[in-house]
Amino acid sequence: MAATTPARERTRREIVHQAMDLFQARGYNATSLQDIATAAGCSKATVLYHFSGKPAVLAAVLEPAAADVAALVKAAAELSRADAQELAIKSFIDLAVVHRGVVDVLQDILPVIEQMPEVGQLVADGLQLSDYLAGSDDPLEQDLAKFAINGLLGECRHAQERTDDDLRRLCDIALRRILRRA
Amino acid sequence: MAATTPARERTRREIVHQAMDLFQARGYNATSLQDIATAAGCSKATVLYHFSGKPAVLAAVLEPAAADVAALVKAAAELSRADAQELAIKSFIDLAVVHRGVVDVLQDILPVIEQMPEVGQLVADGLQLSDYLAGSDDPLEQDLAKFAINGLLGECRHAQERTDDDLRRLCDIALRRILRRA
DNA sequence: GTCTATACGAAGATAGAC
DNA sequence: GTCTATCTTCGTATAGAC
Repeated sequence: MAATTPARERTRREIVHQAMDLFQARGYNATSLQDIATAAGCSKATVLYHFSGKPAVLAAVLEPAAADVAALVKAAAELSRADAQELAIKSFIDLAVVHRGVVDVLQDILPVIEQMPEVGQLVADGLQLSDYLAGSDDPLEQDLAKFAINGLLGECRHAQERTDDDLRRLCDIALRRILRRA
Repeated sequence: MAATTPARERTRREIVHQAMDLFQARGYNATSLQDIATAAGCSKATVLYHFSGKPAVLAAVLEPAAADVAALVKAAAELSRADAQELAIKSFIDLAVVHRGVVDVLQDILPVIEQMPEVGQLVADGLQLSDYLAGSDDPLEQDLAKFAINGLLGECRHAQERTDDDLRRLCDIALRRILRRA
C-alpha cells in the first residue's frame, strides 16, 4: 500500500504532538500559535495551512481521547446497569490515566468549554459515563459519581511523574470507596 | 471614628466585586481590564490607579478566602492529629462552600499558579490542610486526601444554583466515605 | 507545502489633562 | 480620583512569493 503523502502528514503530526505538550505544560490559553509553530519547527502560516485556527488544533489534540471515550460509552450501552457500572469504573480509570495529558488540557478550557463545539461530544460522553458510574438514578449517588470523577481527573492532573500502575491503583481504591463498591 | 475616604473605598470595592463576578463567570484569562472597568462603571485607567495590574486585582479578589484558610490552618496546628482531621473535614467543607466562587477562579489559573506569587500563601495553606485531612503520614491516605479535595473543589464549581446546606451535606458524605471516617 | 511580510485587533499599561 | 488619548506588545489570520 502506498504511503500517504509523507511530508504533509509528518508536519501535521508534529504540530499536533508539540501542541499537546505545550497545552499540557502551560495551558491552552497561555499557548500561542507562534509557540506551537516554533516547537514544531515551522511557521505560524504553516500551522494555519493545516488547521483552520487554534480551536481546530485543540480538536486534533483531543481527538484520540474523545474516540476512546465514545467507544467506552457505546460498549456500556450494551450491558446491564450493574455490568455497565463495573465497566465504567475499570475503563474510565484506564482512560483517565492513559490520556492524563488530555485531562490537563481540558482543565484549562473548562470556563469556556460551552463555547467550544469542538469538544461538545467529548463532554456529552463524559456526562453519560458519569451516569453509568453512579449505577442508579438516586440523585445522591449521581452526585457522588460526579464527585468521584472530579477527584479522579484531579488526581490525573500534573501526574506525569507517577507510573500508570500506581495511579490506576490509587484511583481504583478511591472510586470504590466513594461508590461503595469495594 | 471618621469614615475612611468613602469615594476611594467605594470605587475600589466595586472593582473587586465586579472582577469577582467576571472571573467566576468567564475565568481569569478571558476577563480583560476593560471588562472589569466597564462592569464597575469606570475606566481602565481607574482600575490601574487602584491596582498595580491584573494580578493585583486577582489577589484582592482572593484575599477574603485566603484569610479564612490561613485562620483554619492556624487553628488546626493547635490540635491533636485526630482533632485536626475532624476540624479539617468540617471547616474545609464550609470554606469551599462559602467561597465556592473563589474555587471557580482558582480553577482557571491552575496551569500558571506557580508563577503567581499573589496566591502562593493560599496554595501553601491548601496543601497544609490536605495534610491535616489525611490524618496520617501513610502515603496512600495522603493521596486519598488530595483525591477528596479535588472532588470537593470540583463539586463546588459551577454550583451557584445549589443551596449551601445541600452542598455541605453532599461533600460531608463523600469526604467521609473516601477518608473512611463515616 | 512552506515561507516572509503584513494587516488587524485587543490586551496591558502609561502620560498628562481635568 | 477619574478621565481620554496613546504606546507597545502580542495575538490571530491573510496575501503572495518560492
